[in-house]
Amino acid sequence: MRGASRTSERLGRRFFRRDAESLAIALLGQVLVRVLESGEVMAGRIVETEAYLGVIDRAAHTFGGRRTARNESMYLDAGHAYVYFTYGMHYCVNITADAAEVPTACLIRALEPIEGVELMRERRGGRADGELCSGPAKLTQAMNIDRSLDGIDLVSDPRLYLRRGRLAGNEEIIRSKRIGVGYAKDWADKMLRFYVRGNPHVSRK
DNA sequence: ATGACGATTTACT
DNA sequence: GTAAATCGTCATA
Repeated sequence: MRGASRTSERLGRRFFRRDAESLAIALLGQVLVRVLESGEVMAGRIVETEAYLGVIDRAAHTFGGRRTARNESMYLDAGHAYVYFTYGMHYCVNITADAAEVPTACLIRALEPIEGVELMRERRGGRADGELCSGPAKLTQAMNIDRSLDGIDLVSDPRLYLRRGRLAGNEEIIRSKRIGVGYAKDWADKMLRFYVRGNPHVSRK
């Protein structure tokens, strides 16, 4: 099937092939879909993202061209998952931008749960709706995303992908400084975080 | 081999 | 508001 109108359109390579800042904005309103081994499905609308601009970006794991076993998937073509482990207990998921060998990506910081909400709640210890996916490590816990999904192709992998969605007409995108990158000196203040104004699932006011 | 440090969350004062 | 939890990763030696 090909064409613009389909009720459940999976996003293809062309959607991801742009710079990280543009992609971070374009991702707002798209739907992240997780399919478990059991066949159970969870999905959430992306309402908060951050752009990481690669070798020039002091806040990025690939600053200065650093390339290690951990961040290797940031060097993959646009539309792949970069999942990293941090603080000894949390996973965060990014989507690669640009092209192969250009290590830029967008961190998914918050989702508005729309499918499989009870499954998410189980994984999140029975917390209230607003606490299920309102943070980068909360959403990975809710959706059972860990390093086993690092490096997978979101264009073709059955376990994780993006479905076309959109922002409502009255929804507005706000730009701010990124969270938790105080160590990045001059790059700490860059306005590379984007979120839907007033959405209750955004990680912070 | 070692030590310092997180692209965070949660609980507590 | 402050602090603990908790360990893989990376730079340094």
